[in-house]
Amino acid sequence: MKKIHTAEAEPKVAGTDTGRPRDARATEAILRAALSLGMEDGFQGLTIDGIAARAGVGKTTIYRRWPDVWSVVVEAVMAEVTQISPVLERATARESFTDSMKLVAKSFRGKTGKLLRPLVGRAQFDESLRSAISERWLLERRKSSRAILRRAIDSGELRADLDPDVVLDALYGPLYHRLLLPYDGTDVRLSDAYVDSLIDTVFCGLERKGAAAR
Amino acid sequence: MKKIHTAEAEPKVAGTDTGRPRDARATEAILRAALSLGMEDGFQGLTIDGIAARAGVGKTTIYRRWPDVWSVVVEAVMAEVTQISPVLERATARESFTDSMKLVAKSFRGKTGKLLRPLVGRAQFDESLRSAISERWLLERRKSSRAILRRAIDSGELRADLDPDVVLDALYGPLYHRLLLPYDGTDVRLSDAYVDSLIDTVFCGLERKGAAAR
Amino acid sequence: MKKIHTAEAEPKVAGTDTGRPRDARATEAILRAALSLGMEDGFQGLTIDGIAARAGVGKTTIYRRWPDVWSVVVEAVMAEVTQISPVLERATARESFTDSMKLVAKSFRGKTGKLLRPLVGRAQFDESLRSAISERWLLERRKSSRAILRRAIDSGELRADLDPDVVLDALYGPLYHRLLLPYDGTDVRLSDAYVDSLIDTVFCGLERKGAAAR
Amino acid sequence: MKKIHTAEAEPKVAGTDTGRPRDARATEAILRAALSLGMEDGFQGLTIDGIAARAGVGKTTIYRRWPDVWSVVVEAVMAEVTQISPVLERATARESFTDSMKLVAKSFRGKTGKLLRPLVGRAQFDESLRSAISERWLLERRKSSRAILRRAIDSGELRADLDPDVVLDALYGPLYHRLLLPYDGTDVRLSDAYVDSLIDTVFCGLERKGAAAR
DNA sequence: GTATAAACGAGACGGTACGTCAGGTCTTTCT
DNA sequence: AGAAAGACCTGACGTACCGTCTCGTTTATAC
Repeated sequence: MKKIHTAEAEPKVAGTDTGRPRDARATEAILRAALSLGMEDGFQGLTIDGIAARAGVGKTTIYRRWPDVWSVVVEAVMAEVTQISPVLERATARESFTDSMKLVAKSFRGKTGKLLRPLVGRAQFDESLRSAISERWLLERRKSSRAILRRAIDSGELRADLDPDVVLDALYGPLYHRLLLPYDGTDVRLSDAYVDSLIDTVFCGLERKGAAAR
Repeated sequence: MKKIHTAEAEPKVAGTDTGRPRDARATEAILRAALSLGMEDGFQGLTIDGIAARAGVGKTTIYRRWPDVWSVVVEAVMAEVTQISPVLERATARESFTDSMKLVAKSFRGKTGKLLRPLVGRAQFDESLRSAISERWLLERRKSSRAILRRAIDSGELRADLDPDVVLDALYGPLYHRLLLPYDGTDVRLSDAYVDSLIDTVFCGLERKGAAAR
Repeated sequence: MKKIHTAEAEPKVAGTDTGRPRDARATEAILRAALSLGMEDGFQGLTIDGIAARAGVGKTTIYRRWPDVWSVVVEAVMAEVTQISPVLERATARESFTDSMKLVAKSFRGKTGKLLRPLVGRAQFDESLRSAISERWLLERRKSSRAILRRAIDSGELRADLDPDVVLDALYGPLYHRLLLPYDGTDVRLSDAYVDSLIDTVFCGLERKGAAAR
Repeated sequence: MKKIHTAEAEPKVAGTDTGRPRDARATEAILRAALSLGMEDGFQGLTIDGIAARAGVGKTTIYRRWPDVWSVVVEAVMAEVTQISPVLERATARESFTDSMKLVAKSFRGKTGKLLRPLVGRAQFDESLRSAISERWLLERRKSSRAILRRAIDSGELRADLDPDVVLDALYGPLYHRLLLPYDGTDVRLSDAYVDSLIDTVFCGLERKGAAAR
């Protein structure tokens, strides 16, 4: 399958070290240009010509590193996005998720949201982009989050019969939902209060206590 | 703001009834062509030229009805998608959501998923498309679902302090999450079992009963 | 074999009369632009981009009419060149050729020379161009010239055992030779005096009269 | 004026003898590559990249020796072409030219024609190439041929009032004409019979003997 | 023998033009 | 007056070479 790939990943022939080496300054300039143009005019309007012009670089220099615009964008965006919102660990799972999700919510409200949305958008018809996002963004976070869940189950804080992925879907799914598909005209907010409400709803469940005990 | 609009919406000059009337067969042929081409080659590859050719129609005939390709797609897709998965009402909220969400999951697994995904994707950088989806798809469903929730709270089945939108996010968010961003290579399934597990998780909550009581 | 072709020659599908017709003004603008750019910067430096820009025309409009730059040039140049130097008929063959060849020499000294040289140059590695020149320029002239020769032989002015093409080669060959391959630094002139000298040399022959009579 | 120059002509700084000397094998390989690529695909399609690849040589190694592709070609071709057809001397001018021109005609029919044509073609818009051909090819031959003519005039074989260059144009011009601009579809032949006919025509003149005597 | 110097292969660099394709508009003729 | 056809200008695409520029290596003379 076609794969989104990193700039240095494929120097044409794998084990070559002859010839002039790639110019790291050019690589940076391209990524910077892609990012700034994308933020200004929207990523869907990005063109190789435009990036090359802004970066002060020939088109070939871009094509030598990436096969198309979106591979550039993925690299540029991912470099910005990753580790903006790390998964935090607190005493309890509830606290851990509250803090981590507030971080995510905040980043979605800001630059990260602006960067991630067009990427996820494009990913709906670009399979390689889809897996790039999954690998570089989602799976990374899932791994840490699953560990937190596991510990919370072991410690007795959480029910033992939970499927970690279902839990994480229930917690983070709403955030992605609101990022991508706000369902009313007034931009649906991803506020800290929303995270609190969400955490409370999912951790405590929907059913009335009395009913649950019945 | 620019708006996605329907074919018949604007007969160029509002109150005209002279001249040759629009050919309904052409309209249908265009929508059919758009849909079939999109299913075959992916919607991102759709071109006005292509649709016109497939429909056996001049480009102008398309431009007379819609301002651009994506307006055509929205109309074509929405006609297919709407009322494929109605919101069902059962005795309890839990049963209602279980059945409704299984219907949604099923449609996501099939044609509807294939049609909805590129639309949502494109919506990430097309504001008018975004609101078209929200109005024609999401809000419709929210309305019915909120009513179910309200009744379940009144009947005592559910906690009284719930925010309906937060609840609906927690239930449906995961479905959209998995539709749009499967987080592992093996296509994450939207199976009926998944819906069951999700319902159980959210309805009962994450916390251990003893802990919750503490 | 690939063929240099005229603008109107192939309207894509032969018998079509629907659709917007080709714009004759565009065709003229392109030819004019090609000619003026060629005269200014040399024909070898002509680019489709440049012609399109100068003509105020899209590249496609050019490609719709001709397959490449040189087909444009042939058409532009030939329209200029043909009938600049018609084959003249005088009382005797000697007078006819003297006048005709002076006309050719003059045109070679001027614009026609400037236009024809790059064409002939390019023709050395473009077979279709070569035959285009032959058909539209050389054969045309040969036909009239052969007729003159034939009449002169019949009238007794010229030897009966001559091969017309060899004669025409001997007369015109030197002109082309000097046009294309001047053999000393000081630009070899194609003066009227040169034509007179050439005519005298070829008509009278090289051998001394006494020797010839011997 | 820019000048076509030989490989060894300019070792960058004249009087240097330190450093690694130019590799003669590389020079040969380049010329061989240029020639073989040119014969295969046509000289107009020659690229520095291609020659370098075929010769197994870096592009710099070429640029160190010649300023551009055509300088390479001139050197490669001239080395092949020169002294393929020397000017022969026989008892009479007529015999000398008959034999010399048959040699030229033969070489034009073969490899030399194939090599010379693109060179002459390119020379129509490359002034330095034009003078290179004139100096290395034409002038050389003129010198010897003029001497033959002079002797023939002195000996009384030829008319005394002839302009040698006009005579040579009349004799060789037709050969170049047919090499460069064959005027009918069936490749106009430069056969030995053609040379005989040409010699006869030009030496004896066009006019009927009676008419000439009148 | 160890500097110094230049040539070597490889290949990246900023560019220019290519020929194609799609966009959205305009201009025909036909119905 | 709408429809079908297709020409119009615009501008991006991805490719091929250009001629220049590093690289690290090799091969000579000079000290």
